[in-house]
Amino acid sequence: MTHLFRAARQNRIFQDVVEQIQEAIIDGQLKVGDRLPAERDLKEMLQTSRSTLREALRVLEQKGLIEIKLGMGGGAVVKKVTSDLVAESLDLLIRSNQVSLKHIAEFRERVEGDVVWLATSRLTKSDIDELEKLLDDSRQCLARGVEGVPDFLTADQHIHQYFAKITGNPIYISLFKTIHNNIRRYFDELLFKEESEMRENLQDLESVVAAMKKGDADTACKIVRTHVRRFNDYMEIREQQRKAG
Amino acid sequence: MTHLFRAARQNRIFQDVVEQIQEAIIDGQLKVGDRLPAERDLKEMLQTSRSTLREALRVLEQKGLIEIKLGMGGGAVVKKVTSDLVAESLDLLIRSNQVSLKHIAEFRERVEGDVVWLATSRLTKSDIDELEKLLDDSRQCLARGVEGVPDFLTADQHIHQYFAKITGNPIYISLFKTIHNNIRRYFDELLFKEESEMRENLQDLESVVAAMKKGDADTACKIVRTHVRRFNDYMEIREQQRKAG
DNA sequence: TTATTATAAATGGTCAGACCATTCCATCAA
DNA sequence: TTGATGGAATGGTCTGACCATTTATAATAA
Repeated sequence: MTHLFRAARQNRIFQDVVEQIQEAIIDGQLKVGDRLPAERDLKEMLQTSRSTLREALRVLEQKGLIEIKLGMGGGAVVKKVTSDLVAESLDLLIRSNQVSLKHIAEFRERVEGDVVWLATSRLTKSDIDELEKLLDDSRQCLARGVEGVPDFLTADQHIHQYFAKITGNPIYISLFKTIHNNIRRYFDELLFKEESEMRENLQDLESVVAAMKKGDADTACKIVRTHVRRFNDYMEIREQQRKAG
Repeated sequence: MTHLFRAARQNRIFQDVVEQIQEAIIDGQLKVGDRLPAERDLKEMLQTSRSTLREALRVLEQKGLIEIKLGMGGGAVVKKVTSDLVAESLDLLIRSNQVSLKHIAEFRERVEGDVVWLATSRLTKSDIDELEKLLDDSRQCLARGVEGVPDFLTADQHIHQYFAKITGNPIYISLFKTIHNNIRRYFDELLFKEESEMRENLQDLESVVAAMKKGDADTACKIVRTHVRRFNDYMEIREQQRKAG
């Protein structure tokens, strides 16, 4: 019954407005794409002032529930809830040093294994085709040498996120999206200074896909964990080198 | 370089205000506990109006960066960034994004295992004491029979969340906080209609803690996964019964 | 007719100034 | 000493105005 995050302060009218609109969205009374009435109309319905209403709209906007456009025909439109806000808040945590690279690395090491384990039993023919295609993209980036590193990292990210997609579980999907978007900056800084590392990375992923195709979930899980751990170690070493000078 | 989440709209003054204050906080120019100037002073410094400033403060508040208190001696105080916002946004995702009980259950089954596996190697003496205390709470609820079910569920939730706390990894901590708060409503509806189920649940947790105390991470992981799976199965059966009539 | 350009209207963004509600604290009285 | 009271600081709300952007429409020129 603990209504998570609900400030107990009832003296703030804009909070009530936020809650009313949020509930309407979550309950489905307001659907994605629906347009809220204009501020001057909405304030009448809610019997409040425009400033108070606007403070509520700012909160809803920040929550990612609505998007506000300017000009005639503009206004507040109900947005599809995405993992963007999760990613943004994680980003805040990381930047204020509450979550370290080490925490993410540790989490990835376990969860990436879980994901390929699950994905293995749900692999379809078209998934295999897509994975092969993504692996091929990686190979082409690798062939371009150091110059191809940024694209290689992107391809790598796509493969990992595709693993999550195969599970069909939106929790894994949004989690991976968040994690990989936040970890990318470290990759850019710390990873793949040598071509051999890229090659090693690609070989790992090829082995994982091969094991998945054979239906060997445990092996796929094991390889991917080792894979993640190895690159976590690389990053840690590089980070220490950087700190040392 | 993709400056994640930054809206490209420069025509909104309150956005600039948000960014200025946020940067000051993240850069450490404003530290946790610092108090921002009063709105009437701050608006002068920023050369803006009070309404615009207040919209910015709403955003910062929603981001979890500041906390605002009423009355004399009140005002905006820089807050320690916590994982609450991650949990809240995840909560929004779950509540709006057609994340089903099945998705949560599947996720739990793997991740709860990961957590106790990690926790085992980090278990301290005081953690053991706390776990024993929590187990004891559960036993007392169990002794009260069906009447004690709500408290039993709460105690169960505390134990699981304490596992996450032991890992010391804020990702697991906020994840568990979110998951357990969201799953609780299903528990209330679907679980523990018979005392034997409560007893079974408690025995599982006692076995897990015992394995953790022995340092046997793999066994603890295995038991907890089985434990989660069993109760997922219970819930699924109950849900189908309910649908059937 | 067609393309371009002005005009008007709708809508969000900003502003100034007032008043209310809450909180803290100093003062005063019992 | 203790309790009550009132004043001051501060956030919360309201009103009404004006600005900036966008779209639709009408007027005008080719």
